Amino acid sequence: MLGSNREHASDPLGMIEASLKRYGRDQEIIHEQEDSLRHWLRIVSGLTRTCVLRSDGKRQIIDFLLPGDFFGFIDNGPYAFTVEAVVDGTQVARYPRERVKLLADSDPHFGRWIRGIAFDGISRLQGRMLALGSVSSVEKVGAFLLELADRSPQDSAGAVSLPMSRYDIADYLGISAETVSRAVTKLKRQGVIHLLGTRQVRIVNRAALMC
Amino acid sequence: MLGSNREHASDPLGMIEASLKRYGRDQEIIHEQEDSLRHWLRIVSGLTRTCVLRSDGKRQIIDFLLPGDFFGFIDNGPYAFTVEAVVDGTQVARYPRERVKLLADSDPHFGRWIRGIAFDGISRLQGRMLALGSVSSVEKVGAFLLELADRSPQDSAGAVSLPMSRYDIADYLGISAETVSRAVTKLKRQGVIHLLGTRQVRIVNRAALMC
DNA sequence: CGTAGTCTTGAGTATCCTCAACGAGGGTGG
DNA sequence: CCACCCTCGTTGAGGATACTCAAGACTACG
Repeated sequence: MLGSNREHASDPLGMIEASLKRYGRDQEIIHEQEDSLRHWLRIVSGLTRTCVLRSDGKRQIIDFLLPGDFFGFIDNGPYAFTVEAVVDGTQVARYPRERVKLLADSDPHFGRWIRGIAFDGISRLQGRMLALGSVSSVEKVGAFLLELADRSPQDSAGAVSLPMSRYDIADYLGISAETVSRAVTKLKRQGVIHLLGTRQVRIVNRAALMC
Repeated sequence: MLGSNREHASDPLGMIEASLKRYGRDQEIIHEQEDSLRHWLRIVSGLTRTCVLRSDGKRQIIDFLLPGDFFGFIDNGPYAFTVEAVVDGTQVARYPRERVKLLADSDPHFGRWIRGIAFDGISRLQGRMLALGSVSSVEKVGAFLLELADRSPQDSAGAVSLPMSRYDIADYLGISAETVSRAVTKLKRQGVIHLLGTRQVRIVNRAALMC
């Protein structure tokens, strides 16, 4: 359902015919299971979020997918989810699921590549587990900023962009949007981070976020 | 780092020579990275917990491993962890990591089996993500009981055993042990669960826990 | 320039954590 | 065999943290 290929220089998926599609802000890429069974997804540009709607009406964001990340490992989870574009012009490549599966089974090199992606995904999920296990909301927001910084390309000034809203971050961390805002303000006042705008942040004291 | 093989009837690992070892309660099976790099682990009987010690001294339990579960996918995470036996007489099989890797690369059938385990692990981690994303502590404890019930063998009376202490559950869910206790009491009073003892629970109203 | 969405901040309330006490087993040693 | 101790589980009281509701500030965009 997730993973990164940034460490894997070559692109074995080039052997499989893909369709590239462009999505607008908040547009649904996958709804329920109707599509997930038929395709693997790879984010080409932009940002997507994977959401689950709880029975109490609250939205939970399972994951953000950055360029290079994959979606579609899982055959069929017990929960109904959607994948949506967060920013305008998000581009997604779709690979026929059956072709991926067949190639993984027949080509050892490709199979190993898939395993690498799956292991990366597990590693990243466990990192998130630690972030969510933090008690304080400031720690959660700090861990989120660190994770995003490590996954995003930094610009020359060392700034990281936050393409998602405070509400998205809140649903990702399981806290309220107001608490996210207060945590960011607190980190700024402590000098741990520096805000270049509401959606642009520079991490000043990395060690302070590593708690 | 985790996964289940209950859906995979055959045992491809039988092709690899393993060493079986027995551990006492709270005994360390893996400490830091000194051992994790050299072996894959498979829980044969009993229960283990995977812990991370935070810099603030708090212990975070990343995962509980039940019989049939695996450990050792990840080459080297950024965090120092330990794997410990939760109950006396926990049995663990150790497989040389290099042998597993070589067999996965050379044997397509075995490689596919490994992928299945990894995908199962991702699926389970995402389920936990939802549980941890719950706002209320009662929901978290309820989700934990459901997860445990689905992973554990039930006895004839439909009861599930809780081999771990309230403190373990607390560190797993990121809440305090007292809050775990209060949540269990509340669920009991609401008639959602039935306690046959402090370490034995029967789920009466499954739907009520599915929130 | 107005409007809608986003972000921040404030006030009051609910939830959870911390500290503490107490009871129930289980094991050990006298 | 029993007193003792130790851990675990539960419950209570007070304080800290986060949520909810609300209002105001900022931004993007038509």
